[in-house]
Amino acid sequence: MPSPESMNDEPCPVARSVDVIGDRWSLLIVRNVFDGMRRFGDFQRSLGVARNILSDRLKKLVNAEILEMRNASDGTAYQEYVLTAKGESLFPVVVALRQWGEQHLFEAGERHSILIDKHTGKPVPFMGPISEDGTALVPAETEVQKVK
Amino acid sequence: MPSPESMNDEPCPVARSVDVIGDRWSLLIVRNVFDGMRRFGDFQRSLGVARNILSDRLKKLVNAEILEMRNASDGTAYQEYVLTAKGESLFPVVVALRQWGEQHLFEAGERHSILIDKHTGKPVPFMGPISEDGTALVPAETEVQKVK
DNA sequence: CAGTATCCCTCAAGATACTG
DNA sequence: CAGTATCTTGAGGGATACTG
Repeated sequence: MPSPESMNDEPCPVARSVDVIGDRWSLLIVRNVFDGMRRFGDFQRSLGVARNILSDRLKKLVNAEILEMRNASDGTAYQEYVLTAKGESLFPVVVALRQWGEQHLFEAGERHSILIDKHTGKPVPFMGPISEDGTALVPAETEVQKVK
Repeated sequence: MPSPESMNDEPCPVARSVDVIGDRWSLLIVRNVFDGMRRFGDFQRSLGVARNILSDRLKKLVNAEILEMRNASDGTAYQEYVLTAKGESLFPVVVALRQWGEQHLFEAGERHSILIDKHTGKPVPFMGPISEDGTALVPAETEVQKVK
């Protein structure tokens, strides 16, 4: 791209959105947060992304006010990432992409799951989606049915 | 990316979708086709993208069966690009991105339009969305209202 | 554990000239 | 007009070592 902020003056909403979340990793991080994932190491293992890239994307997502950091809910002194209201409103985007992919990018009967540990190759145990304020989110699968 | 096809074996539908249309230009091309744009030169002027990149993206979109080529509807001997059924089913994705962008990426009262000629800076005259089989598509703006 | 700091390399993207 | 061919650049991304 010519300049880092090149799309920010684009008059098209789609173009601006693509500029913010239209890279290889951002939306996948957001998707994982929707599925209850909150910590750096979990993102890293699940996505198989390099640590520096992950660090950079998380910063950009926080900067774009899609994610925000807060103290970990368990005892540890570490931080965790949660969706802001702006981030949660990306839900329809993720659902639309998921639906399109399911319908057009999979063979009949092919298995599709979401959270896989890139090292062990095993599914990551489901953590249960939790919203920023602690209330439960509707699981993605359920929402897919509803939208359809 | 490690290999060109790296995401094709991803078990997550969102990941595969992002791999197909998650670059800077593909979705913007598709958006323009939804708005009735069909020709190479129009894409080029509207998006300001380099010709070789545009050529490459159009090929990939045709290859992914999102667009297909057909003889131009006017007298000319040239081709034009139209959406396949698979391509048209990307509509919810484009709408979701547009809505999110409108709500979160624009100042109050800021003007947002879609088709701008990157050289003249003037809006491209609206061409009227036409589907693959010649029937009219619901304009994006209308759909936004309905979905909301 | 959650990052930061380096180094390196590939590829996406732009510019431009050329062709049918 | 609708591309193709060629060259160059810089950002995106990976690997790895290091730090609080």
